[in-house]
Amino acid sequence: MAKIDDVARLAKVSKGTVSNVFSQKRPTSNEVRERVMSVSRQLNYVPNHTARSLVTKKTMAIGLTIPHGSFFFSAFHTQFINGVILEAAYYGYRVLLDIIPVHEVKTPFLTSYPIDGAVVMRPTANDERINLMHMGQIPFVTVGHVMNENIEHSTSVDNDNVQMMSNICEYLVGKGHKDIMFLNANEHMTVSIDRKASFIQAMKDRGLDVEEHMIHHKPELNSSEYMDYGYEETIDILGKQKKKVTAIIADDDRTAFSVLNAIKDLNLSVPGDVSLFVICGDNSMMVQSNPSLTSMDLQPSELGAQSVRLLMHQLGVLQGEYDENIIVEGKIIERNSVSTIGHEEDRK
Amino acid sequence: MAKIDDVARLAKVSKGTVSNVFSQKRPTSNEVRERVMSVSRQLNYVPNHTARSLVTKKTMAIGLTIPHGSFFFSAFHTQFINGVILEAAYYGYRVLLDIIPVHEVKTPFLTSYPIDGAVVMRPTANDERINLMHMGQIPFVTVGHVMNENIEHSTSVDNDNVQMMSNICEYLVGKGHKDIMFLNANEHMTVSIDRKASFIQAMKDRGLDVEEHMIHHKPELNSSEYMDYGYEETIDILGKQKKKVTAIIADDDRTAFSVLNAIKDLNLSVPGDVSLFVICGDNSMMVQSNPSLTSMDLQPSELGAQSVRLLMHQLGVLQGEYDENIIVEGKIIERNSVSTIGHEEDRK
DNA sequence: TTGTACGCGTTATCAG
DNA sequence: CTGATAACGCGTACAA
Repeated sequence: MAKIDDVARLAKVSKGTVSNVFSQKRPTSNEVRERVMSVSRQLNYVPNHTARSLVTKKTMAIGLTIPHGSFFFSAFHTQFINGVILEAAYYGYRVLLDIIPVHEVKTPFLTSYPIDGAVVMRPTANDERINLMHMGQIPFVTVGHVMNENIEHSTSVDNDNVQMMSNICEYLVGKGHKDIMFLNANEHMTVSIDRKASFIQAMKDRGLDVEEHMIHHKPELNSSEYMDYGYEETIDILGKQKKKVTAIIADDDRTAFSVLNAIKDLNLSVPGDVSLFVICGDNSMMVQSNPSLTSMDLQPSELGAQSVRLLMHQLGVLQGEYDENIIVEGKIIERNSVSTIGHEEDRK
Repeated sequence: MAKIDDVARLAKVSKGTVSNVFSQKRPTSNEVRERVMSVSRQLNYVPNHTARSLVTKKTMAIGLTIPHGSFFFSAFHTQFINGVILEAAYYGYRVLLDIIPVHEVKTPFLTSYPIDGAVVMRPTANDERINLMHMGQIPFVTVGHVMNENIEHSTSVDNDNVQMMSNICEYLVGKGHKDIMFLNANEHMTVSIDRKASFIQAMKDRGLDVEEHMIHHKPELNSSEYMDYGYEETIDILGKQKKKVTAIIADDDRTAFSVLNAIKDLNLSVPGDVSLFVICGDNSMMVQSNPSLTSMDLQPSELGAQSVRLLMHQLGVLQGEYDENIIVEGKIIERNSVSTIGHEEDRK
């Protein structure tokens, strides 16, 4: 591999000049630049990223920390990642999939991270990864708020979980539903905690009580029930326990499909017997499902882009004032899986 | 940030010794190691990844090159990426999402890549990225074979596209289907080219001719028809042109769902009027679809893992002999979207 | 504008 | 098994 000295020698200029034409930090005469570029092409020279990083102390890469121990991507993750990649590329940053493997690696973290900052998806309460970033002094922004002791100040992007659950309940209750089962995300994630509380509160605000069996949480990835989450719960509560449930809120499209199947196996129908509402699924899946699924669009791609923008602010790449906590709006998209129920008298 | 010298000084050893206890490349006495580690913890010291890379010439990261200009992940991508990440982590490697953005960045490749090798997903014919890697001397393995001029020797993982299409045709024709429409992937990808040829050959082997209108290709991502690929084609061929089609092979689950919708809109049913066969969709989606979808499992996760293993061989991390081209088997998973048709006499 | 030391933090080499 | 020193390739003041 050609080095900067080789280019300098052949182009009859100094290292510094070559450096400048590549970094463009200082102006160089047209003539010189041409000559340098020509020689570089000829020698197949490109600046060494690592050496440059060593002195600039910038790696031009950000880490993307996928949910704890999770290696399954839902539509939310997929679109979020798209948003991150696109936005990062815009600022010249690359994205390093930054993972804490399930099976402990030999010597974890025996070296510093070659990243300038990180986006942490879906932190859990007292997330170990957050502590690590915090200690390692590396700038980060989370998707969903941080719930770690001794960390009170942190930047994040999120949907307004309170407003969101309130809107959903408003929508469902407005259509006559009082017995709503909530298939929440994994209980350790802070967004999940927020949503559970918000859900209960939203129902209470409408004079409705939420019983314990009406809220469930997605199992850990490694558990065998993970892929079927939604099926067993539906069969159990509606079928075996014969509890009254007129509407179900599912955490993602996969869960929704499981529910759909369970309901079919119970010889019930959507939305005839029970309504189904999805929080953030893949749009085309929702549309092409039968019936098409009414859902709340969390705008994951926008969340991804915003999280990068926030990080760029922290890194000083983006100048000016900025909000440390960005809220992205969730929008209800009506399709055909929720129906109005009850007679006038039922609704009081 | 503490540096190695600080640790050396406080632990009363030399830099070299500190280096050794961290890299474990040379044995160190227990006593010394303890002391060094203790001081390191105290100083919050971790070796600087960049400085280390500069001298070892290893970044301990591999690039994962997503399909050209594509920012949409199908089930195949998702699972493939999972396989890559997991396997890479096993060898202590990180994964850099290595993308050629759609909107050209200012000065692309003005610096060397901070990766030791790369996995290139779904190369196209004369893929520009492949040429880049080739010139840049960076080891890479592709998913799907390379079709670039002046590159004849390259390592790759793939399914056996010939065998695969043959098996699918065997399966479908065996059930009486003669008029099969193939909704292929994007025409530029080499796997797509392979499959088209294999499909035609497989049909010919069975005495069947494939007309032009029976093969379609997924539009580019940026085109507006991308998300609906499968719908228009089905409506057009079966509905408007009234061509006889008894079975459809769809490239992925999204396409399959679009087809399902089109068929419903045509007042036809699956598998009653037309059978549907999917190449590599998300299993839980396939199962939970109605009807559940018969598909060919390409084992994307396994492909991902194997591609990394191949790369590790090239990087010298893995020792010993190895095949330069690994074939992962595709398995047909029967569900309920393909039916047997025709009377005895029809089949001759 | 250009050339020249020097530093970035580590590992490799070679004595001891 | 440990210590001293020379690379590694580039950016950057500082001087010219």
